[in-house]
Amino acid sequence: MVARSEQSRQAILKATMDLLDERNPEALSVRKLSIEKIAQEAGVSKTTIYRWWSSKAEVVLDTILDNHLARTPVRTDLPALDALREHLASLATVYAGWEGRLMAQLIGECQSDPEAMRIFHERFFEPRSRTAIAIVERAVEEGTLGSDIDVETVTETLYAPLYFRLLLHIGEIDRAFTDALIDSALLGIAPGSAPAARDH
Amino acid sequence: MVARSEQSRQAILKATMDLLDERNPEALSVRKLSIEKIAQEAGVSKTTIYRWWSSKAEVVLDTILDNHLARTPVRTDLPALDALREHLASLATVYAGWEGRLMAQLIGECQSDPEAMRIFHERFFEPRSRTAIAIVERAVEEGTLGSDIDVETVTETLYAPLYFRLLLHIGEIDRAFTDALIDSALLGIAPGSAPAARDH
Amino acid sequence: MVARSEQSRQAILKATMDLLDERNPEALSVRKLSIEKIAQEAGVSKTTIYRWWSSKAEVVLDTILDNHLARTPVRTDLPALDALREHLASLATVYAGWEGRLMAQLIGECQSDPEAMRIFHERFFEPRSRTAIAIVERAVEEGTLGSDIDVETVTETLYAPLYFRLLLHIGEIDRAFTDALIDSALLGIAPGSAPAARDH
Amino acid sequence: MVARSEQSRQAILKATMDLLDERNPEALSVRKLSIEKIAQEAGVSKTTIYRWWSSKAEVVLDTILDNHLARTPVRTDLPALDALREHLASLATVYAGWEGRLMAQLIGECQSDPEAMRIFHERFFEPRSRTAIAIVERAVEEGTLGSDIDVETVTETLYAPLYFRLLLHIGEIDRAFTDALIDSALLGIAPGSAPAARDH
DNA sequence: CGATAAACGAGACGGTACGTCTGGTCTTGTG
DNA sequence: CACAAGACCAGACGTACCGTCTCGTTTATCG
Repeated sequence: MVARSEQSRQAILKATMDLLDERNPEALSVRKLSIEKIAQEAGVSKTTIYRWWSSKAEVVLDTILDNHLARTPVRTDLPALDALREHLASLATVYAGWEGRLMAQLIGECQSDPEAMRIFHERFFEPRSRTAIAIVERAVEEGTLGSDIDVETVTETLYAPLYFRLLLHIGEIDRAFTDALIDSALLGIAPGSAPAARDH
Repeated sequence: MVARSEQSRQAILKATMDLLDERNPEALSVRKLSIEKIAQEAGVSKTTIYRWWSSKAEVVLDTILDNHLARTPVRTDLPALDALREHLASLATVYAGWEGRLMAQLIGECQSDPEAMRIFHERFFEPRSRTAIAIVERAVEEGTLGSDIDVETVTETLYAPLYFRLLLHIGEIDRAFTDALIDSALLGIAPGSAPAARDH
Repeated sequence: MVARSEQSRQAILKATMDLLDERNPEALSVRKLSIEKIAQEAGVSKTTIYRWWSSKAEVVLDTILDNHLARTPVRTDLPALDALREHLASLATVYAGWEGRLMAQLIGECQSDPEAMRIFHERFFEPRSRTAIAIVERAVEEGTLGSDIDVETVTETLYAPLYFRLLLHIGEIDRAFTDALIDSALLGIAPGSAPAARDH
Repeated sequence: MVARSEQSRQAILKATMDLLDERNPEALSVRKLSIEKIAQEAGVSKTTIYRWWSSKAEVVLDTILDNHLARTPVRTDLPALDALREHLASLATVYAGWEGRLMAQLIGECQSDPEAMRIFHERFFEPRSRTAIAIVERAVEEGTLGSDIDVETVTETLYAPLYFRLLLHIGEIDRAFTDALIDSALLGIAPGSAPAARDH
């Protein structure tokens, strides 16, 4: 009879983001964030949070994902290979900062919370994956990638190193890195494959 | 003056492994594992655990890593490219089972525990990384990989998809997958980098 | 908004009393009593105890005092000197048993817990002291005690030996003792203050 | 074969006193004092303390009592009633300060440690009690106290209020108080007993 | 327009685990 | 062989959150 309070929902998401935002001097890790603190910060009762989300991880998912997807769009106004390059670069830019650390922590939390992992897939991985595969397919159609490649494996191979660095805390995450990934993949690593591919 | 009790140390590591081992019907996730339970299972006091480890994550690191490294050795009796292929395949085999889930949870925990991440690097990532880079270098020397490749990037590119699948819970982790990774990398993805370019 | 659970309160006080009651074969001293055990025995969480009491001593105070005051009332239906005699005798009776040992332990605990001592004064000593002084005043009014005595000092002098025996674990605590106290005080100890001086 | 180290014994007693002495800014209550801290302060191992004493209370007893008895001697160069008055006054002086608080805490500890209480009796209460009774007996012999008094009860009555104030944290502990005790006891409290006794 | 039912804040509750502290015992050299 | 050093088991401490559960108290339709 009484509709869900949009005001509470917003307050909860905002409180969560504020508590996680590293620009806030008292920011918390996802681990140290608690439903109790969110409720307090949002001026909302715990009951209200539990009514609409079933765990901390899900609140964090809701808080982070829409924002993240909006910030790393795929461009449709460019040739596919360039769009791919731009997309990887934009991901690198975002992941290099505090949102990257957040995403890493979120994926970390999902490792021991199957329901959160399910939502992560549904809300993040699957749409993103479809989008990425679509660009690679378009690049094949445009003739800038070989027609005999296994699109899904190649897509995975291009994005994986980004998440590898993000989750294993190695090296830089920047455009130089993502560009190198694409270039390296284009050439292949077999001896002699380079020169041939290179001149055209 | 009084030496550390090796007996206690072993009991703690064994208890931790038993509590995490999914073949045990009452197994726990890394998240639900607690210092308290380890102490109880090991017949040891909490003090003794805290004396030698500073967090649950570090106990788990100690428990898992040595065992894992021992189970996924790099073969030196094979040509480098074959050794690489075998190593990726052995990783896939291990990561496909409960030890993979454990490793994923462990990396997950490290996301919000910088000290644990530091130890993970020191104990796992860096030795492993050096070993992997060494095989790739050997393959270059043996002439089975191109001499102009960026060894470090290529190595990362070969291993990353394995961890991507492990941590994002996508697809199968098996030899078919790791073999495909190597084959795909060898060929490259540019149009025309196909068989013709490869042979001679 | 949610009222305190009277049920929990009662369960905690009862559990405390049960654990301290020497008729219980596994009874504990106040020292060995712990919040943890009370919580367990009462089927209540530690949080609930800490929510309403700030230390073990305060729980014990709450448990003992009301009961004790109820068991050693001052009679108003007797002449004041007789009421005083009866009150001392009833204290002796109670203090001779396990409740006496409890009271002694409680006072013992308060020696190193100023807040508990403050509560002991507020809840026990001050009301009791006022009551006792009032009887002595009434006895003066009734003419059974001298009109020139210092009421407060005399009251203290009459009750002190009871606590002396209780706390220093000396001698018997019984009616013979308390009657002797009153008789001795009545007579005085100066030579010649004997019967001759008293009558007329 | 190796004799008890008198040096260790002294170091332990001194450390205990230092840790309890309120003139030391970091002084501890008897409760917060621990064998561990004494060992540390004395530069001695816990084992050594446990070898010679069986609890914290006993160490404290050893530390305090000799000193205390030496500081509150009974004078033999005065008429007994004056010696009694002086003794009570000297006790009041000592008990008014930090040694009083210590003694109170010590007696408090003994409430839940029968062995400590036994030692307290043996080392403190019994000798002290015999001494006190002896003065009162001497006063009777000298004719300054009535010959018909019950010496033990009277002695107890005179000293009890001091300990009452000490242990219940009431009122002042000073010479005015102890003098009032003796005067009040001398006169008695029965109506009319005062005038008769007073003039002679 | 007043009834009513959901959503809400507040927060008490039984729990689990935390990381710290002490107590008292046991072990291993050293002098 | 007394001792120091200190590791060890045991278990209580007080705190933080968990997720559940009343409680009134809004508040927004719907009869």
